[in-house]
This record gives sequence, C-alpha cells and structure tokens, in this order.
Amino acid sequence: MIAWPDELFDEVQDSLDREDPTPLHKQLSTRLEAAIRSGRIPAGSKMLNEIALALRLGVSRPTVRRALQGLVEQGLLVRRRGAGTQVVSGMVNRPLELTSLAEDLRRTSHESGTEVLLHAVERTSDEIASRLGLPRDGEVLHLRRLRFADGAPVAVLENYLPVGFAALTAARLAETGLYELLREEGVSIRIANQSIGARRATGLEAGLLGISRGGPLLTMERIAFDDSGTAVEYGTHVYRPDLYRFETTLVAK
Amino acid sequence: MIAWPDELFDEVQDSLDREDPTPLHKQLSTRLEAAIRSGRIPAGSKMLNEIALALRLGVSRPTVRRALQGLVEQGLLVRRRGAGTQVVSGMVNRPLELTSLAEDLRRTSHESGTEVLLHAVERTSDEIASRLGLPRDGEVLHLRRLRFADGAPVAVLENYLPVGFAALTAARLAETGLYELLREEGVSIRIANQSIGARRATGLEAGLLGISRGGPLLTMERIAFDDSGTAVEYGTHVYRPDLYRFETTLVAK
DNA sequence: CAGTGGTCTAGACCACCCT
DNA sequence: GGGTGGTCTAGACCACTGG
Repeated sequence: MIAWPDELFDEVQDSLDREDPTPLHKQLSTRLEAAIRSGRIPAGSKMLNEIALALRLGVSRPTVRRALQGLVEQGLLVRRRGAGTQVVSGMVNRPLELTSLAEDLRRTSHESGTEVLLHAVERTSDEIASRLGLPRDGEVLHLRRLRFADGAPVAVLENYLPVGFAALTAARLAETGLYELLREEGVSIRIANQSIGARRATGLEAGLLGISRGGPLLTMERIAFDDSGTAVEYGTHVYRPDLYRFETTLVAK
Repeated sequence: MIAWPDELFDEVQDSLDREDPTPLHKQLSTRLEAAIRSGRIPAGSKMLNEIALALRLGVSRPTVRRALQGLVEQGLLVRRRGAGTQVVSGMVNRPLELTSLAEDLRRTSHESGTEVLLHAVERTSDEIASRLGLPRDGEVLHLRRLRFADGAPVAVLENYLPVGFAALTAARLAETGLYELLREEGVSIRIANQSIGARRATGLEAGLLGISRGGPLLTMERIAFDDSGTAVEYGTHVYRPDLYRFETTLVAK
C-alpha cells in the first residue's frame, strides 16, 4: 500500500485553528481535500484508520469521521467496513450544486459575461402565479439575460421573481450572479427543485445563441425556495448543448 | 404553529426495533418520512426540538439529529439555529440517485419494458478502452437496449462492460435493470460520474424512438466505478425529451 | 483472528433567533 | 434571556473484512 508523506500530519494538525469559527471538521476536510487533489495524498493510497488519525491530529474520532464523510460524499474517498479507507483515482468532480451559472463558470476558470436583455415588472401570468404561489393579479419582476463564456453566447436565462427586489438593477446583474445578489439582499435560498430536459430552439433563442433554428437545446427549469418555504424565484434556462453540460458525481448509499 | 398528532410519538417509538439490524436513525427517518409524505405530519408544522424529541422517542440526541439530517437532505425539513425545525410544503422529490432507469420508472408507477437489441462481445475500441481503463486489444460486452414506458419507446441505452459478466443474458436484461443484475452478481457500484447534455437524433435513434431525424435528444453519459475504483460500466443513453426529464432537489449548504 | 468502519450513547459548550 | 440547532468530546459495542 502506498503511504502518506509523514510531515503532512503535522502540517495539517498545525493548520487547524480552534479559534476560527469555521467548524473543525470542515477545516480538516478542506485540508485533506486539497492534499488529495494536489496529489500529495496519492490516488489509490490507503488512509490511516480513524482512531489513529484522530490521535495523530489531536481531534476526536467523531470529528475525523465527519470530515471523512464529507470527502466520501464528494467521491474522493471510498470506505469499507473492516477493510479501510482508500483514496479513489483522480476524477473530476463538479457536483450539481445550488449555485448560479456565474459561479459555475468562474470556478472552471472561464471568462464569463452577462448581458441583461430584459428587466421589467410585468403582470403575473397564470403559470408564473401558480409556480411561485403568488396572487393572480399581482406583478413580477421578469429578467432575461444572455450569458457568455469566453466570448461565446452559452445560455439564455429567463427568471421571474416577486416584486420588491429593487436592488436587482440591470447594472448589478451584468456583473454578479442572481443568487449572489439575492444573498446580499439577505434572501438565503434553501431548497430548489430542478428539472433538466431538451427541446428545439425557437427562432429567438437560435438567434441569441448563434445556432440554427430548431436545433437542440439543453433546458433547465428551477423553482427556488426560501428558509420559510416561500418561492423566491422561478427560472427557465436554455443552454447551447455543444458548450454546456451538467456534470454530476453520484455516490451509492 | 401547527401541532403533531400526539399518538404519533408512541406509534413511532413502539415501531423502533433495536433487534433489527437496520440502524436506528434509519428506522426513525423512514417513519418520519412516511408520516410527512402521507400528511400526518402537516406541511409547515414545527417539529419538537431535538432534546425533547429524543426524550420522547427514547433515543439519544445524536441519533435524532442523524435521522433529521437525512430528511433535510431530501428537502423535507428546514432547520434554522435558534428558530427550530419545520416541515416544508409538499413538493415532489426525485433525487438524481444511483439507480437504473428501470427502478426510476417503476418508482413512478409506470409500466416499464425493455427490448434487448444487441448483446455481443466486441473488440475494445480505443475510446471505450480509455474510458474503462482496459487494455486496447481486449474485448468488451456491448449492450443496446430499447426502454419502453407505458408502451412508448423512451430511451436507447448503450452500455459497455468488461467481459466476464456471462450472467447478463439478454433474457434477464429484458426483465431486470442492469444495475440490479450487477448487484446480484456481487458487483456493487460505488461512484459514478455522469454528464447530461443534448444533441440531434441520428437516423437510427429517430427510428427507434419514433421521433423525427435531427430532432432534439436528451443525453446522459456515465462511467460507474467499483469499490476498488475500477471502472465497471460505461454507458451512453439517449432519451425522448418529451417523455423523460431529470428531476433533482437541491439543498443549500 | 485482529483490525476496521458503523452505530449509539451521554454530556458539554457555543452561536444564533426570537420576543 | 430563554430556547434552538451546531459542534465537539469520550467511550462503548457491534458487523464486517481480511489474512
């Protein structure tokens, strides 16, 4: 079995900061993740067992377990009772998380840009009203944005929000993701239901994305909810399938 | 705040079986999930706090926490420090899990059927060899299946596996999902990387699925790995977008 | 058989929300 | 300020894997 570099233990232990408000298990898993992704902990190597690891790092076993559990859910570790914990072979890992496309693209180090095509308050249509759980005669904020990556148009993002988010100006939306702006406004999204599909491009979409009319589009529909369970956003997004895909890592159990 | 039916506590407590090998927290979360989905615990109602709940049910607080955590990850509960735990409003929830399409369809109570179009051992192509990490001159099992739901063709499933799965006969594949058969053979899949996209249908696909050539298709590509980190299966699936979508529930943090 | 991860318990302190 | 969930600890027993 491949071994770990020995000085790594001390480095990790020293870097843990009990004064830091971020949880110990989080600090630990972050450092281990970095060591795995950088290859310092080699792929396929066997980890120390939990008790030994806890002792070596000066934390309790439950804390170690919690840190390792996080890495298992990211698909970086595989654990088997009686056998031990192993680092899996290197594989890309971009979970389908609760982030805006802007954050996705930034993370994969693309240059992203946004053009706000529409920013208007409209009368609530029946469909939007039922999706957002709003009264039928009210008003909603309707956004349409064109998203670029490396200069090429990648996606058309259509969003509907309850009115009252005056802070969401077109200028700010051009620079920041929708979810990030909402977070700044104190709106924290907790749960979202999402549906991924495909369909033909309309003439408008084809023109915006620079593809042929009737060509295939990847679609994503999403309703996002608040802490309190009230719907905050409904979005229908379409993506150029040659430039965008949804990647997931699934872990059994 | 809406309250719980009082007798529910006793029912749940009585139904917990410490002799049962299934973990206590799992038993508990299963029962709570059923109570929530059936509406016995009303949507929007506030739960008892953890300590009280643990006392009432006769288990420790960590066990209660673990059970509740599972329900949070399924999007059934929302917890806020200092505020409490609430049941969210009713929303469908089909997470993007590690299951075969057969299990998906069965769960949503459709009649599913499978026709095995191809079941052959072929020379390993360069692409398949690199995906599965197999030697270039070896052989792979190549499967092509047509999946029906309610009598209509829904998907064309193309799969490549290392040879040696003789038990995967065409007859058995017509009745059971691939993953289920592999599980019966003692092959437990632990991690899978999955990519969802869209493209035009080829003539073959269009004919099989009963759509127009060049029409949009929803695509899914997947590599599945063993406990030991060795690739077990590579699949490229295409779906009729009017009959199939990928639904996910996302939970923040 | 020894070693490993999986589970459960008991108790403590803290950060945050609400009124 | 009282109550809530979030975190951390210490120790115990069990189920499974492997040689």
